[in-house]
Amino acid sequence: MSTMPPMGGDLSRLRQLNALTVIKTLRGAEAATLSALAERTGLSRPSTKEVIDELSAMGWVEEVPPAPGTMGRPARRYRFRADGGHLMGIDIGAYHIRAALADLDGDLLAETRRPAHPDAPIEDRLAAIEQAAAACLGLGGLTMADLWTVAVGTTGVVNSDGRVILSASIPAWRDLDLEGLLGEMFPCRVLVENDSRLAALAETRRGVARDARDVVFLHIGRRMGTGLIIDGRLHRGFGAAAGEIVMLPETGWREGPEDLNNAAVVPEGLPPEDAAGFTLAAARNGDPTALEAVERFADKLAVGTAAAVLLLDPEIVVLGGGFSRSADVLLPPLRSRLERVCLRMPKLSGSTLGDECVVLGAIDYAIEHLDQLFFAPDAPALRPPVRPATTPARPDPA
Amino acid sequence: MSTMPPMGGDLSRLRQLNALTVIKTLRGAEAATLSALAERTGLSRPSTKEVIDELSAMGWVEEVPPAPGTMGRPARRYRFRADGGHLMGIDIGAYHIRAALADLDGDLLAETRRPAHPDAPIEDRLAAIEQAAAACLGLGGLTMADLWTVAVGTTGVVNSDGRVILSASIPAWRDLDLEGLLGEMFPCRVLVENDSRLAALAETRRGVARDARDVVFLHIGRRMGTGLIIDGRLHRGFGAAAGEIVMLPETGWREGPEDLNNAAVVPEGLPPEDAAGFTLAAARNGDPTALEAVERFADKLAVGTAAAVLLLDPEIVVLGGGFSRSADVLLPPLRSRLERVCLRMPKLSGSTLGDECVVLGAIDYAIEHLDQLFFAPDAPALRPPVRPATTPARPDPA
DNA sequence: GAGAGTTATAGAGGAGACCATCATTAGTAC
DNA sequence: GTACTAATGATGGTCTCCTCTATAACTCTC
Repeated sequence: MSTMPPMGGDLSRLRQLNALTVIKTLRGAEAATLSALAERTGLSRPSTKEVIDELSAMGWVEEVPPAPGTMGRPARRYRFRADGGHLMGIDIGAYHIRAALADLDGDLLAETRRPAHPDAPIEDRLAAIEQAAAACLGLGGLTMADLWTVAVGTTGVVNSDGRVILSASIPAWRDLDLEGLLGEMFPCRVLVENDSRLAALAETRRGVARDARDVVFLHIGRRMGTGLIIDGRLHRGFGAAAGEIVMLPETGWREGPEDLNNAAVVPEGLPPEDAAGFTLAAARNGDPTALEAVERFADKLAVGTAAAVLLLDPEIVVLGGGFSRSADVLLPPLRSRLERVCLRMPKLSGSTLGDECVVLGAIDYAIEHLDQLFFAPDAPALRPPVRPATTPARPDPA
Repeated sequence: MSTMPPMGGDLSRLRQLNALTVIKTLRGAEAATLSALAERTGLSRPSTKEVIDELSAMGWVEEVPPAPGTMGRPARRYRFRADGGHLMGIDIGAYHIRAALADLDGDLLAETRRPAHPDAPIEDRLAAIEQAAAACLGLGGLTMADLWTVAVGTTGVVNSDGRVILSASIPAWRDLDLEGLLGEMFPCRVLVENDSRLAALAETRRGVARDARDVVFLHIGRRMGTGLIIDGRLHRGFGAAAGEIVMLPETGWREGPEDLNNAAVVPEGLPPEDAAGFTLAAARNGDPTALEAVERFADKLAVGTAAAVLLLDPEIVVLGGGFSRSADVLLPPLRSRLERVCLRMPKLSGSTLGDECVVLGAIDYAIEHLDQLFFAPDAPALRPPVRPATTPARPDPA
């Protein structure tokens, strides 16, 4: 109860709140007429008009041609200018870099990939990131100067300052000030987050868990991780270390993937990154050895999942990550195990966003950040759409 | 994004918001002068005055004599009328019923206890509840009609409708519409919640976890349970089944207390409810057998706790429940185990509220409910302080 | 193709809520 | 008893919202 967010205030504050309501109503939805807006916001028509005029003058809103073929005088239509700003999401994996460019609605404008190697030195990975970002901007016909925010998802434990503490799959990613390094690459605010958390966000914003308030996202693949959405918000925890149930020995999650990688069905020369996929495919075809491996894996998977479900009682559990392509194989054994211990069974689904999960989540994360900056009820004042200043004033690197 | 809470609106809406800010500023704090209020709310003096007059007329606020001994003209002082309404918290345990009466500030006016027996039939327990409540009202010089809300904490799994699904320690508490039954006893809204959750709330509102945003509360005693505070709010989960990590076999929490109850040090004739306390006391005095039992118990305790800590990364873990009187014995072994697996160690403390934890939490829960009803930004309008109508219109029982 | 019907726009007048300012009042300090 | 201090109470101005009415633009029907 230290300092409250002053909800009320001035007359101008009322106008600000109303402008915010109008913007929020306009976002996501397609172009809307004045009357529709007035009804949805609860404001009177004249007031709505005045607010819209103000927003148009600022550049947040633009008029679009009226819809033809309607009775009566055609209504002017307005829509949120999603192209007022741009943001980028980047997924830094062990074997790939992925970048995507989006507008303020979160709609993708361009997307690029670069291969990577887990053991590549830091400089190489950073160079690949820069290339992917530049290519992506090129595809979208934009430059660095157009970027408002860059959100980055990466493997590993990321603390609240955007520092990567350690990463099991990228050895070089260890006690690394990634946010600082990327802050020198991009002329805007850079946010760094754990990739599982961003994937969880994407699934709740536009994936299979859309509109769920409590979501447990399981990243299952070469490494295991979880992302939690609680009460509709990404849960980071006090030290931004939430979701690291992998560390609990009793779950067996650290060795878990080995059950699939080292299954007897896997042929000799197969590259290690394809081993688990092979086992899962074999299990789908009924191979008994593969099925046994899957059962062993599911045993472990179920322990950590049950812990999360029993603690949080989520509406839905989403299976994501590389192995989620085989969700059809994994879900039934997981479900039967959970049913044995869970008080209330949550919904259980495979990810629908697949490989794009993390970039999309990064974009959603960037949008959330910008929303907070511009459109939160406790934001300073409604500014015209210009790129927000980067928080840490950074002099030219010598 | 279905329907938004319209944050802005009318001029009267602005007044409502400002009145709410003033009330929130006044709550908790002692009597304040107009200038102090104006400064803290950000409103001008004249406006603050007008709001205060309105609130006084409604009965939410009252004037108190000015503070003497001050320079200049003495300022009029106002305070929130905590005695405008009353609420009751009830703790239904296996061996006891506890009731407490409080004002709108959550300050206790009276408190009573009644013994109970785990195997008592439902009617007996309900009768004991009624007695405890009546006695409590008598002590406070109030009647049923003065009660605005009654919040009840009970052992067992409680669903969102206030129905007790099952309780390990009260066999008769099984598929029981407790909220409905108590709704016939009290002429006001009755809320039923799991007792561990309420204890967690009390510790966050007025206990050792005050002001922490993410809290894991461990109820350790004859039965085990957890209560989670996430982002400052009580986490219930989609089906109100959150916190039931006891159900996970890998934690060993169900059998956990037996380690202490059946320790070899416990003398023959000791009543079973005192056994664990004896073992813990013996361990404090260095008895090796008792210490070994404590270690075994801590092994189990640590598994479930680590699961919660790794998943949620709370700021603090609070040990409550019957065994928490021996927190000094339990904390060190628990801490050393957690340090082995946790990425970031949370603070670790014993409960400071002790036996009163659940009643206090119930009162805090009731206050939260009333705040939502009266003082939330999206509440319908600022009403004068009268008891809110009971939601389910209930005819006289025939 | 003109008139009726429909729906949106534009503008004026009024009410409510906030703020700034100033003279007044009720105490303390010397 | 006078000077100083700090809060009170009242006045006028500004801003934002609402209601209401006249006007404009387009479709449908005859």
